[in-house]
Amino acid sequence: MPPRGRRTESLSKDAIVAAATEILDADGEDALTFRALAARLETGAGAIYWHVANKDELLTAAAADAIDRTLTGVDGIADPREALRAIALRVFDTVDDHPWVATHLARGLGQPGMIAVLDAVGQRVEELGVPTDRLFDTATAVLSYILGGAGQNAANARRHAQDAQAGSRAEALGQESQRWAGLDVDRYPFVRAMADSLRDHDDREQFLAGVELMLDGIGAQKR
Amino acid sequence: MPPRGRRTESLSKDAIVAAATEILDADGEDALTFRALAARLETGAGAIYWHVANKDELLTAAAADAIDRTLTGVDGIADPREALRAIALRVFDTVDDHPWVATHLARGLGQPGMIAVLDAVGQRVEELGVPTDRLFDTATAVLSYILGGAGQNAANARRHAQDAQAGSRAEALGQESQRWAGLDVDRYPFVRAMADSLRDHDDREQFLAGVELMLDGIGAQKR
DNA sequence: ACCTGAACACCGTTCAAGT
DNA sequence: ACCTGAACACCGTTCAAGT
Repeated sequence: MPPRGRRTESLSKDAIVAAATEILDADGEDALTFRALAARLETGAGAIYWHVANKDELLTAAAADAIDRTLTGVDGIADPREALRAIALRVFDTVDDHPWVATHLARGLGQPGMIAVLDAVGQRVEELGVPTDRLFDTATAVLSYILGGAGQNAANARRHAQDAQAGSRAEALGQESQRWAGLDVDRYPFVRAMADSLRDHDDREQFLAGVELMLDGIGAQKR
Repeated sequence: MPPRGRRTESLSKDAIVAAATEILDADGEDALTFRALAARLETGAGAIYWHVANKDELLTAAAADAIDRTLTGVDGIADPREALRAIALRVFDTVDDHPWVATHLARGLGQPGMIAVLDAVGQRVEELGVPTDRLFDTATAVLSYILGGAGQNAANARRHAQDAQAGSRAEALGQESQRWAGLDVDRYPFVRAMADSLRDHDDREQFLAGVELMLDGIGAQKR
């Protein structure tokens, strides 16, 4: 056993980001503090600042890693429609598994790694035959939907996890469905009518239905 | 002049939320602290806790008010397509004017006020003739796009405002455009090719183009 | 019932001091 | 060059004490 004092293994930005990701995945965004991170890395809180400028850089780097991992493999899919579905689902699942990533997806193209997502989406949109002068608008619209849909799902999942203290996710959904069914029919006729749909829906399928809607829109605009 | 001591006008949740909104609009999300809020209200920090449970409730209430204001007037538009464009633009402009609202839009249907947005969107989607079994998926997809697009725009605006320290928004956009033009053509061919489009694009028009894409998708799915 | 303001338990960040 | 850990300037929140 080494004597108390200097660390034996040296710190690195990669090791710090990896440890931060573990904390974020295990205990959520609030649990990531420099003190907790330092404890896990068996170092002092100030040591981390030698490798990362501040907490924002740390979170940005952790999210960028997660986003980079998201896209691996999708370039092997030949059909552009299939590829777009796959890209969308990858982002969706990444956010579902790591809700803390959603915060950084909301930063849009300012978030490192997001350029790669836009490029992947844009290439497939181009392959679908969208005219050059509509490529940018179309690709960013698809990206906006993907990020919005993934973010909404993560928010709903977080909320249902909170609501259902001891119960299951299905129970929380059932409770919200009942709340919808009890809404004023004059003020919220649509949402009220959707109470059953809410109870029975599947988040992934619903998200994919939106992707399909955009693909159909792209197809319609070609005519 | 009243003697130093007890406040003359009594506090209320509404007054607190209004003051919080002023701080948020004037100086951003980080500027809202209970101490700053108490100073503006000429009271003690602890007094606020008599009226709101905590900071989250305060921010949620402020965002809910902003969202409620967003929808006033859109129910007077008869044509469902026009109404959907108007709803989308209202949300977009609200987030553009009050970037701090974006954080709470990301909470989705858990955010008070959001049910009203979903209902407004859903009613118009229904009027477009979408079949009953696709109403829920379609309405939530449109909502996801609206929230995603508005959020992305707010993030980009925030970033460009930061980047362009003394310069204009157009300068910041030009700089980012040059960065895109300098990207590796093998790794990011699409984004690189979009450099000019980025420089010349208009955020609102781009957002609306996405709304149109969804409307066209809805039209295509009816067949 | 409502407000005051000091106190508490935390945080991100800095920095003199070490090796 | 890299790390330590105490210190600083803040926060959100609580609560005994006032009116």
